[in-house]
Amino acid sequence: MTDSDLIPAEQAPVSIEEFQARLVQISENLPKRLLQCADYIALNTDRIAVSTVAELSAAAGVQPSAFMRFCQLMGFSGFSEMQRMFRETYKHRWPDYTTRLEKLRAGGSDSPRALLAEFVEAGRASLAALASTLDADALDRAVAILARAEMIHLIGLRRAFPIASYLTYAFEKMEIPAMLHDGVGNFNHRHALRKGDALMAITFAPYTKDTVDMVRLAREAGHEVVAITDALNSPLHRMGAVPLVVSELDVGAFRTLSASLTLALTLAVAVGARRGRK
Amino acid sequence: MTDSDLIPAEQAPVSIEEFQARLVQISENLPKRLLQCADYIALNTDRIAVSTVAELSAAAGVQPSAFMRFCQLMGFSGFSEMQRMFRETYKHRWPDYTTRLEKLRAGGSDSPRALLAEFVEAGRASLAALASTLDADALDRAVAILARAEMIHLIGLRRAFPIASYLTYAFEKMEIPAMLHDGVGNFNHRHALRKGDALMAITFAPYTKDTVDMVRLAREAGHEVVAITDALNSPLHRMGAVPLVVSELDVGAFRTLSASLTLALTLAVAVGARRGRK
DNA sequence: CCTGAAATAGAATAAAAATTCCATCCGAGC
DNA sequence: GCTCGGATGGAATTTTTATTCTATTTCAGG
Repeated sequence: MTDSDLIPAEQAPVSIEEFQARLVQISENLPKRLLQCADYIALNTDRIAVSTVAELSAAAGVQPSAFMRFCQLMGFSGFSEMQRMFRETYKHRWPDYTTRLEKLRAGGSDSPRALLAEFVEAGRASLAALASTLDADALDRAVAILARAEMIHLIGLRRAFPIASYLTYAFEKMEIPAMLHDGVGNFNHRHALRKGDALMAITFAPYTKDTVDMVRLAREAGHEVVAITDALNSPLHRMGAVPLVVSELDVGAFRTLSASLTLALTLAVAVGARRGRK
Repeated sequence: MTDSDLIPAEQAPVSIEEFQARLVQISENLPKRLLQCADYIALNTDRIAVSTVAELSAAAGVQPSAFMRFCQLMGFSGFSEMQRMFRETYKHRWPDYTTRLEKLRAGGSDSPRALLAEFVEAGRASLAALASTLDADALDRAVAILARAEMIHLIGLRRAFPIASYLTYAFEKMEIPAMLHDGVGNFNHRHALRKGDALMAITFAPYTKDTVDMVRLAREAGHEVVAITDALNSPLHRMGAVPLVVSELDVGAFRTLSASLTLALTLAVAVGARRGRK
């Protein structure tokens, strides 16, 4: 016999799938305490990333040392190595944009095809994050505000302009009264806000001054404001706007706007549906 | 004076909502390094649960001690207490995103949340299709044309306008000469196309007449034209434009534009890279 | 009921992390 | 330009956590 059947010195799992396969494999023939570890982990895999050995072993009803032996049987050098795998997996769901940027620079990013792949991946990740993190309450409130507004005023400048203009298009198609404050001719239509009107503002860091000003004026005049923005501490929050936060991954200095645009369109269509139903 | 205005000794946030509120509140008046912490955390709240002080502070670009002071300003006794809050709430986020989407779809199809799930799914599918079906040759030719153009003229009306305007923004940021033909005032700038200029046109079915006309005129005058469009039989093909075909799934009467916008941005960045390298 | 091999508990130790402290820096107000 | 107070960086210290070691227990097979 070459290697032990029970404790093969293989390499550690590198993905959750491999981890689970290994767990099933070793569970077949395990002494009492180690089986307790395996059973607990099978049901609470998610706690690994955020717990200490002491916590997990106590929860599984074993001593820390037993838990360490379990980690080693799983193929890791110890608990820390096992935990690292889960923490890194967790990171992939909310990827760190600086890491990503470095990866882009390092990899052969100069072919347009590779660049496209990067942007597509960033867009897909952003969309996934949007679906799982958006505050449903805030979304409902935003829909309610815009659905009862006499007219919807829209502002979004520079990077946010495509979003504001697409919303304008969508509202027009649905025959909802809307007005885009696009700054053409540097006319300022702020006095166009009338009683019963609402403002929808879109702005990302660094927040464009004109947009922030417009929101302040609207709030001071007592109008309700819905904001699409990219961080919790954007200045619009302080002014009492209903905030819809969408964080978009960037690739290099640019963002695809996929998530922001999707959120905006959702809002528009939901508002259209709500108005139509009346 | 009773308490400092800046550092009120209140109690620590006990939920993510309170945490976010507190973050917004203290962000108003913060010295440089602490603001860096606040900004980083606002965009990366999720990493708190699985990172160490050293990791977070490095990512935020500050010293660990600065990060500690940030935690204390947030109302916690230190980082550990803050992290504990996130670790305890962590389990709610574990179900992965596909499961989550299915659940959302199941419950109430006309809630804004369900609508968002629909659009997100459509966007992700469109992006995947884009990455796998786009003609890499055509993309390369398009990049070459735009990279050698003296000036890039952009046209995209109605639904395509957000894309044209985002391209304009991107080119401006990269200091590439570009001109958006947006139809303001119904002026027609077709004579602005000069020798060595190229045209980038974006249009989807039903093809907007003004866009098609502009492409025809440009081709007749001998200019190279790149087109982003949605089908192989679009009128732009017959006129000898280099076609980039992107098909976007629609949800009801609307499309998210995620794929089109991603393609457009890829093109812009690739052109920027090509020009810079010269 | 011995015996020996495997398993285990708990204490001891090593490693890593959080937290504090203090010298230095910077910038507002004189 | 000077002074003062808050802000900062970095090292020192404390605390927590992971890991190892070893005496004791368990239990299968005789």
